[in-house]
Amino acid sequence: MQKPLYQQVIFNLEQQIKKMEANAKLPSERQLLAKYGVSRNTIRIALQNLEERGLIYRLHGKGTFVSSIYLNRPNIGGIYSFSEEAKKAGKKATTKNCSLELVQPSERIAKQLNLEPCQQAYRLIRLRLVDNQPRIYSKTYLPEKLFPNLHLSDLENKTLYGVLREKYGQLSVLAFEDVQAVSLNEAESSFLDEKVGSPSLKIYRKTIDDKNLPIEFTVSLARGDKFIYRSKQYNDLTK
Amino acid sequence: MQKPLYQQVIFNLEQQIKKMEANAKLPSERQLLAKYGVSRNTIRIALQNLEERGLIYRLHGKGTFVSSIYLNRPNIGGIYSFSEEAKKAGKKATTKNCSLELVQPSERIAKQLNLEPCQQAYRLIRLRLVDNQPRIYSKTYLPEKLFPNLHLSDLENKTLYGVLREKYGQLSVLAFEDVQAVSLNEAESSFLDEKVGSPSLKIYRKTIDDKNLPIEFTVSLARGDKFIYRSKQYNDLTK
DNA sequence: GAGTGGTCTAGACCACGGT
DNA sequence: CCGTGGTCTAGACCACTCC
Repeated sequence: MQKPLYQQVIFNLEQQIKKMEANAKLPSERQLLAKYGVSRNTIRIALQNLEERGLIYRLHGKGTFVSSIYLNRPNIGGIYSFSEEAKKAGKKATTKNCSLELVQPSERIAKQLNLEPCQQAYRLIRLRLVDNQPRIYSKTYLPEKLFPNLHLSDLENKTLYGVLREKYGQLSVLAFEDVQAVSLNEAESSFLDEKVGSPSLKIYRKTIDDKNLPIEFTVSLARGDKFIYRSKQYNDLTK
Repeated sequence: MQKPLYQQVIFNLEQQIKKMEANAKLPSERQLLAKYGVSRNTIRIALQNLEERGLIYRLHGKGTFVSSIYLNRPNIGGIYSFSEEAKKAGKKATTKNCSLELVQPSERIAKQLNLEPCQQAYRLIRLRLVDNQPRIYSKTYLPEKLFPNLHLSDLENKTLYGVLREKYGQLSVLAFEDVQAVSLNEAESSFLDEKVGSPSLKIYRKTIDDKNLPIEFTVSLARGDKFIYRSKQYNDLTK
């Protein structure tokens, strides 16, 4: 199956952009559609995607320009876009599903998932790699009552969210993420192939569904030197 | 001058959606284009806007539905929830404006702010404290051409964004924040009253206005043991 | 006036979900 | 099978910026 044209354009433009100077001018939309042999609409969909993600900015009557914030970064993107971002950077992102077990979660985890004291949860341990180097080590807790009969084999070549949606009809809408700076202890440093004491990001994520009920809680640890957490903040103009 | 058609559609649909039940189905795109007498492209631009803002979600082959969490994305995440969060915890948050100087920014900063080599910027150094303990040390760069005659006295008992809006009519719309884990060097550790080598969060923030032009760039350093960066992530239901 | 991005049309075919 | 959203085309005119 062929990827959509606009994604190919995004992929190609993104690589061009990375080689360019900040605030450099991109070819005009008409030049791009001639170059790629697609319609202007397709070009604009691609540019809009790049704009949303902060790689470019557009000025009416002037042109399209390279945004400065993405340059010179070891890795980019929040934790969700992890694999996509890596792919677009021409690197190979893989996810290793290390284990999936039914466990009795700690009180803290149980609270996050609205679990009664006796209820169990699946604990999924994953390692994300870029070009076979470990980047993120994560533990995900999923309430058993929501996802009965979950197996490691379900996750092969699929995203976790894809499985939750397709096998269980569960849609996640919103996630809260807390990010903290920590020093790696000995166990953690071995998972990430880093030195003990290295700074790293600890990311706590709680995902809720469309009824505001928690469906997942994840604690991730990401190498400080190779991972940057990125977010967009929409300002409230009334304040 | 008439507003664009897609904005009228957004406005109208938004009012309908607010009257609807959560997870209710909206008319299909073909029905909507007949109703509004516009092309499907225009309908899709409107729906995409509503989707981005979390009012609706779309499912391939099924339809478009009302999201149960109607959120207009206030800036509750990120570094700027700092003082509010502290207040809720019953603590006293203060901001100390240490200095405001007109400087020749480094090449890196100038790029972020789209400045020509000769153009200057104000550098505002601030320290955020909770119960008189330092938490965040930040350097904010503001283009002089946008904010002439800025003085430290302008900032007394006012937020920076309040001053930019009231004195200069400058509205910020969107900010990108990159968060990285680092170890404190000697100078940094003295500002934050912490040990050298302690893990801390380095936060790069770039704020842009409604024309996608940068109006502010800030580099902040926050104590890893006392500060948590919080953000909301809206999931893409199609993935 | 020439070139840019912004908006818009009226079609088309594809991929997916359910009957 | 049909209806849904997803992708795509080949045009058009408008609004803005700069010369």
